[in-house]
Amino acid sequence: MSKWPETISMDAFRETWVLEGEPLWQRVFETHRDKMQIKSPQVALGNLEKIFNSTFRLANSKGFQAMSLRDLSRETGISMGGLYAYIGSKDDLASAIEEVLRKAIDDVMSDEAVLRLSPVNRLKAILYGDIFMNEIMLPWYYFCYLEAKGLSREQREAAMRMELKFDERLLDTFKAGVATGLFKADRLELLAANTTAMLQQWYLKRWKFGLMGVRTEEYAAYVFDTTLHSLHYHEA
Amino acid sequence: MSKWPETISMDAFRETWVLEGEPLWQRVFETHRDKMQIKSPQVALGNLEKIFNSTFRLANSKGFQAMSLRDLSRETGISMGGLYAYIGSKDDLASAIEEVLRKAIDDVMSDEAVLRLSPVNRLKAILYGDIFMNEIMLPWYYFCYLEAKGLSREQREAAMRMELKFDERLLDTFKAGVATGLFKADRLELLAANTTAMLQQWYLKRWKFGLMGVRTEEYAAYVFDTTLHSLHYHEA
DNA sequence: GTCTATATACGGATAGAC
DNA sequence: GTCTATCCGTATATAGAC
Repeated sequence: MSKWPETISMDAFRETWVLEGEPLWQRVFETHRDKMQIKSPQVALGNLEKIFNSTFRLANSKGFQAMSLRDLSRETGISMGGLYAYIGSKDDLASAIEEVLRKAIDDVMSDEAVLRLSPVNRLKAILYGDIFMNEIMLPWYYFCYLEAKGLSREQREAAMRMELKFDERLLDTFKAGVATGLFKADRLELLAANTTAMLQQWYLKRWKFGLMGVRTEEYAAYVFDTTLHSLHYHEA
Repeated sequence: MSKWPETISMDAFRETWVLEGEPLWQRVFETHRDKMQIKSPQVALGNLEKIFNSTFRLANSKGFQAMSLRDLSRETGISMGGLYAYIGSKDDLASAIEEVLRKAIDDVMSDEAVLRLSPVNRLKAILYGDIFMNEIMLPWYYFCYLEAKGLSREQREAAMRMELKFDERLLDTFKAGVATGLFKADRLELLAANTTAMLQQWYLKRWKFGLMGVRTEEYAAYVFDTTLHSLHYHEA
């Protein structure tokens, strides 16, 4: 019983995993509960949304360290004292962002249904899935990438482990294809690393893709085709 | 009269452009002169080296914003007052780093000799040259990429323009090859963007290449081969 | 040219009223 | 549950001695 949709499309992905809107803030509420003084979800959800989104805006323009909690207070319309009912400290806020994203990625990645797909379809599911997720949770990815140095050592290492795990996932898929004679390439490890890099571009170089007028599914298709080509794959 | 060496190797590149050691700190001294109270290069060069290298170390571990000038004072062994004889302000320091790197890149990129090479050799010169430069000035690149948000709007925009210019440079090379029938590919613009991304990995993902045991020239060769393959190039 | 000592402000965090 | 007022440490930056 896979959670993976039959058709690989942005809409199907959205419906399957539900990583935005109220369910997202529910997730945040759950993971962040112990750091908050607020008990009622009714009250909390809206304010969490304001706090996290404002943090993304401010961190994006001046950086998280440079952003003061007074800035955040102004941007959210919540007083300094009010903010502290939702966060234990400024560092906790950054920490929570990393934690929420990591859990979300873990959820999607631990779905083992993709492993039962043929190498080509598995590759497609992984690449498209990752780009759709980048698209939906863009500010979370962007924050975690660029503010990584502000996180604790444990969290930085967790992020690196996640990336290596993702590379491994790609590598295994490549190898599965090589084993059945579908794919052929040397330096598979480097190919995996650079495929990951291409995917990360989708949130890191948004300004460039904006200028070029490239859309999400178009980019996913490009990455997929390019990777297949590097694997010397030719459709039967 | 090109400055480009006949043989494309790390050593040849090093000798040609001289972007490290005393000549580098000379460059820093020149560009940064107006912000400093110190007149004598004799005295300044050594201290500039200490200040910039310590800044890279500290910014690399905790981020530039999070690093205090007291940290920098401790790390360099220069007193607070002493530091201010070398920098106008903390922001000036970040600004100077961006400026020095941008000028260095400009120097190397404005060498028009590569334009006279055949498409394949030109591509090789650009890719290898960029990676060698990333290798030599690694901390400068890394700093400018990850601390970009702390720079002025002008500097951020200059950095984006530089990247677009580099993409253009690749794109022109691809097109030259297509025109002569050597290369064949669609989505050349995306290919250029992702080639740039692959190159940037060399300073962004040093930890990963370290784990994998990949060396500079090996990576350059990989990027070159991969790009040629994407361009459907086959040696005669 | 380099240091110590200090001015000044701003940031994170909390107490306590409502 | 949210606000205002305030504490206190630390940061940038400078003045002035040596």
